[in-house]
Amino acid sequence: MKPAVIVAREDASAAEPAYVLEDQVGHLLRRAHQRHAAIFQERIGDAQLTPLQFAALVKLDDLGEVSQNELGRRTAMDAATMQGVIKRLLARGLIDRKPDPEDRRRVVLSLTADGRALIAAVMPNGRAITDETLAGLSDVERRSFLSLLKRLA
Amino acid sequence: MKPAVIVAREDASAAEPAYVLEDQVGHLLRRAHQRHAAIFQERIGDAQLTPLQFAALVKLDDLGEVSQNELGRRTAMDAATMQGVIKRLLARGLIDRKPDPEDRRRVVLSLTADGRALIAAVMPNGRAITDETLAGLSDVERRSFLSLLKRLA
DNA sequence: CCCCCATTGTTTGTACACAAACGATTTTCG
DNA sequence: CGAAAATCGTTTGTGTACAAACAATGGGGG
Repeated sequence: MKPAVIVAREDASAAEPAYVLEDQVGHLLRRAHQRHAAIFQERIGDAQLTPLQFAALVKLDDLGEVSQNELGRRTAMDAATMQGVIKRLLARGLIDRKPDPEDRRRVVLSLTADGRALIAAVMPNGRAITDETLAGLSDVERRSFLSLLKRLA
Repeated sequence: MKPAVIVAREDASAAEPAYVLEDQVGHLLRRAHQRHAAIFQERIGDAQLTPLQFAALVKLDDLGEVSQNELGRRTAMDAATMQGVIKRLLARGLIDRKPDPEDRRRVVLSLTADGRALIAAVMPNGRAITDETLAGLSDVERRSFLSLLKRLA
């Protein structure tokens, strides 16, 4: 036992409590996100598909046709980040691109048949990933956590 | 009003509930992490200092001297990622590097005087960042959220 | 003692993530 | 109407993030 050391670490008389990296929201958010990304990669069932590409496909499936910037806003992606994501989805033939006749600045994106087939095939895996990420929490805890997390995001 | 559409979206008789991107843990974790990163950049008080660099300095301040891999484990950073972080901290003269005489594979890292001064100066900002990230949650909610988040990470 | 295996640090390649600056268009408002 | 402002998509540069392969060193078992 080392009471002196233990007391020193969180001394109630100290002006400020210790800054413990492991207790900071930012660090914990980063680690939780890392873990989720690892689970995603392992379980999504398509080695090339990343979380952002999956998110773009899901939203495109919801919305049908959207412009690139609009899709970026719906999936919380930067316009510059979107460039790379779109480029890779195009290269795999999962999405289509055509100019918007009504606004010549815009490009309209949509799923190809392959894109629709892929998203239908991996959607169940997406649910499983969410589930495994939350494994260790009870149903009540999950709801509580998600509700709080949503208020932070 | 479009009741048919609303019902279709979350039809109780459907085999599976809709996969709503905005409700998925992964997406929410990513967005919360993004928001935290933005707050960090705005408030840390040193335009060049990133969250990972800050974390490395904090841990180095805690531990005194550590090897590069060890520091990576303590801050949840990949060995390859560590390369870049260490390189930039060295370039700014915030840390020192020397070979470990007892194990010639290893490199021992430690803070320089500048590094110690910087970490002391920005530590209060680190606390403020944690606080602002959690703004919107009550004290009870914060404790609950952090405890659940820790179990996911 | 020596070979196998683990660990340490490095490099390369791919994929986010965002700031900043850009040209082309569209919208807004004076 | 016409100039200023906003939006759209793109490029460049910096910084995570990790897999995979690598050389060098260290440790342990046969």
